[in-house]
Amino acid sequence: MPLRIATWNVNSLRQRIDHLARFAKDHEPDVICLQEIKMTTESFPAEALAEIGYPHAQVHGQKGYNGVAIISRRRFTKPDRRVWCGRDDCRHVAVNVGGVELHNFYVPAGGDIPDPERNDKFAHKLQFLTEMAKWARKDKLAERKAVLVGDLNVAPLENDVWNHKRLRRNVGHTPVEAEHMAKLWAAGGLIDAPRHFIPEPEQLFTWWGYRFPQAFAKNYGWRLDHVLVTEALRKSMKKLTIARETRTWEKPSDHVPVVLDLK
DNA sequence: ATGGTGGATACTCCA
Repeated sequence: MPLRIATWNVNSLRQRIDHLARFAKDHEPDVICLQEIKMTTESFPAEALAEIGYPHAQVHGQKGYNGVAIISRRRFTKPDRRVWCGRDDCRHVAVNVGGVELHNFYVPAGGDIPDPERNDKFAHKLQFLTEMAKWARKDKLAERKAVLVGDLNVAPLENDVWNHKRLRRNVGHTPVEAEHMAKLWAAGGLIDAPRHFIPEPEQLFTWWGYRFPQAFAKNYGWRLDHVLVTEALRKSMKKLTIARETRTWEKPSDHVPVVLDLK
């Protein structure tokens, strides 16, 4: 049975519920992994999401910041969540669905200064990525049919940003972050699904910032949102879509969905 | 070197 998985940082589910409905209608994912819902688990709009075809939800939310959820057309099992870096700040949720173990992450953005000595947020981000890699290795993720998605807040490859030379000292694209990402891939036996379909040097972006109003028009993008699969799923990957059109809708999220088809 | 915009919150933090 095919399984279509989407990941999307909606930057407030309350603000993006109509966009989510439109995206779901256009792309028909079986499962959607959401990040930055920015609401409590109690205020999650489960009924509205059931109405647009997603009656099953696993939510890990809090007031104001962060928050993740997995919504699904299909029933799932083994709902799970983990606390990372000793903080329960709602950055991970997992389920088993359609024969795969699905993990949804929101990695800390890391602040502005790419120095863990001067910037606690950057230290937190590196620690979070390190913990993910340790978990993937210890839990033997590589031996299972697993999919890891989410806003990992790292653009690891040269063509994952609009200008590598200019941005390699910027948080999100520094060599140390790329190394942490590579360690995660190795620890989990993970394949970079979008790059399986669209290898470098083609540019691949999922995020265009708000701060420069022309960012999308000029394609000043970054690839911060990831879909990773274990080796057992390599041959199951059928199609990869980056739903760029959502960034042109009125009052968009700064991130666009990434969609993977598994057979 | 700096500032730009958006979302949640409550006179400011985070991205």
